[in-house]
Amino acid sequence: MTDVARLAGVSHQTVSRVLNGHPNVTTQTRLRVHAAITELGYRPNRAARALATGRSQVIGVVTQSSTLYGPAATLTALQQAAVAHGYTVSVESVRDLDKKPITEAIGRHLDQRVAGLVVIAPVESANAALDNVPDDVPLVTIDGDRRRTTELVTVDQEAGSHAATRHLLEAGHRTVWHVSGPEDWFDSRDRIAGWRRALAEAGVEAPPLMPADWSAASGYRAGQVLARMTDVTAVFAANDHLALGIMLALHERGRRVPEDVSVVGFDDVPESAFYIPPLTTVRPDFDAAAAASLDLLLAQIYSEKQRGQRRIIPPRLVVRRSVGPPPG
Amino acid sequence: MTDVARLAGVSHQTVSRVLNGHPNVTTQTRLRVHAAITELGYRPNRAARALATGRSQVIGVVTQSSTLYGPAATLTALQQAAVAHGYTVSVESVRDLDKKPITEAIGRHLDQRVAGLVVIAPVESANAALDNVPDDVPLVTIDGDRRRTTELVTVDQEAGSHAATRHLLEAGHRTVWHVSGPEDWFDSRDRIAGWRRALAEAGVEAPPLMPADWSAASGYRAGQVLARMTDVTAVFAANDHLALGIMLALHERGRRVPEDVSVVGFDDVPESAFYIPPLTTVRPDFDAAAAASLDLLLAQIYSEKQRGQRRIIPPRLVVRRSVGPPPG
DNA sequence: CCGTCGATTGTTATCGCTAACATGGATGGA
DNA sequence: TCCATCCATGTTAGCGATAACAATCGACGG
Repeated sequence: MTDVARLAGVSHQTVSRVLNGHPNVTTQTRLRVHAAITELGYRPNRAARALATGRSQVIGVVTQSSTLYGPAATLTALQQAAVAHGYTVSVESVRDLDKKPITEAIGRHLDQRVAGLVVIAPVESANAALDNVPDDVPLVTIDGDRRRTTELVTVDQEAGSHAATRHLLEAGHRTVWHVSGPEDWFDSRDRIAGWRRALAEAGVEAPPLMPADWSAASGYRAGQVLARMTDVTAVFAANDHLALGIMLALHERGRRVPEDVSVVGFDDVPESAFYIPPLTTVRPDFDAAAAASLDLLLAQIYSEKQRGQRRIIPPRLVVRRSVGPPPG
Repeated sequence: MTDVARLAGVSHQTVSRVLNGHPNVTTQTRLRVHAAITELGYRPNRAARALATGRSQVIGVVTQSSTLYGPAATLTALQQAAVAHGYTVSVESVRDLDKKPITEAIGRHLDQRVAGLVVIAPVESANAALDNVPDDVPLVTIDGDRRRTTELVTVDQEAGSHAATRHLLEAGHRTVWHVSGPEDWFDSRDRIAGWRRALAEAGVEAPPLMPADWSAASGYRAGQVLARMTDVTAVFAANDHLALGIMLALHERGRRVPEDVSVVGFDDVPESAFYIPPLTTVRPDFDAAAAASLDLLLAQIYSEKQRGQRRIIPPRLVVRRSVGPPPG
């Protein structure tokens, strides 16, 4: 930086001003400084800036280290959005969504003086860790606890789930079974709620819930049970991978989809269009969620403080071939 | 830090020494400093440390922002491994693997004074960007160009592909068709090479190559062609998603898997065990690859300079139900 | 024609840490 | 007993940027 200043014939402070777009700099000097910068190939040292300002141009993200499609898709979308705003993303992924590891991950971010935090906190315990974040650190949670007052972004699980269930009912099915995600996930609860509401609106009683985790394996197990019950004609799975497992179990028992049983998923993973049969599902807009998160975060960073804002992203039903009228 | 020093009754430099595990500190003072640290809840400022040492405790990773399973799995594995060694991971993901965006991503990492770089560079153009990395920055590439002299980690694509093809031949098939990944990917080329070698060893001529990208959609298109040719009895797909698309196309044409056509994939994505039918595939060990990468990187960081090292991770064939004897 | 003000630029201190050198006391061999 | 040596610790000087304040200059109103 000193070199740049010397070459441009100004003080290092003026260089700093140019770099940060301060108003009171002559166009002429600005140009000279820029010329010097390109000539020397100068790049500012972010560590020094972070030290001087007490804040880096890094956004810290905490997420679960899994190959779950939702979090992974959100993460890459976030990264894209951040770069577009001149920020860099640092990721801390935790194996378990318990309070302790998340607190530690947040701590590591704080040590780096991140400009803001995005925490993907889809279960209660993850949210508990948020209490330790100092008030002056911008924070957005994705899929977090709606009862909290932190800025929150989430897909409208309830609406998506309602649409999926209604789609099955409208196809003529008397009722719809639901294979749900783990009960400590907010997503699961909301999807259950949407399913229940759709059934209630249609005046039918909800069949017993089939709890599972998000994996195809657990879907398969649930599917084995469902396949045995010949009065089951419609199943709404809490995500596409569950639906995949369910469809395999049904197939193995000789129950055809959609002729005998209709199935709907959630997430619209890219492969679901090529399942056998191609899966009707609900597509959350992860890009929109990421963009909204960054919006809320940047608003806080630039200190337009409005706490408790939330953005709910509406999902969309994608109709494919796994739904048909009930048999008979 | 000054506060800690005061409370412990020592100089700030001694605190620094304790923090960095320097040898010449009395156990007694060390304990007093640690006590002061816990009492004050002190956490060192990483930005300051990075400024003073010229190097941060951050490992920069460059990868493609996609939901491709391989890179995503590698990334989370890397993150885990890094944390275990006291490092943090900063991710720059690029939409395209062209030289320019990757160069920029590397530049952003360099601005942050990362301790080392891991670049997932599965195509030629990505490798070209590596020339701009200064010599004193530790660098490891994953799936990179084998002709380069940088430290390199990769899964043994060729061996995996050879095993897959051989598995099909041993089941009795006269020949094996291959639906490959994009031709500019090293992975694709190696997988093609392994397939060719297995066929050559069996003394059969290789059928024409069916090129595709990595998506299920392109697999489906290739599958539509294959399904039309009744003499095709065995297909090796360059990844599981391609295999999924192929199997859907075969199914739609009434060709059963594995009775009429046998199919093998590559990657062992978690869902492949629940495809219809469950897919025989090759499982690369992403955790091992990540661990190896970090090993090589840390070796460079601690300046045991050995350039040009490479680690080739052997994959494993996972046998499921998508392979059977040829019909008739 | 002078004082005041705003625009532009320079000077100095500081962020929190580590590196390099300085210091002072205990140790041990001659 | 004395001096060289080593160990434990303290002191000082940066790392490369920004912040706060100071200085210079021209313009403008009275």
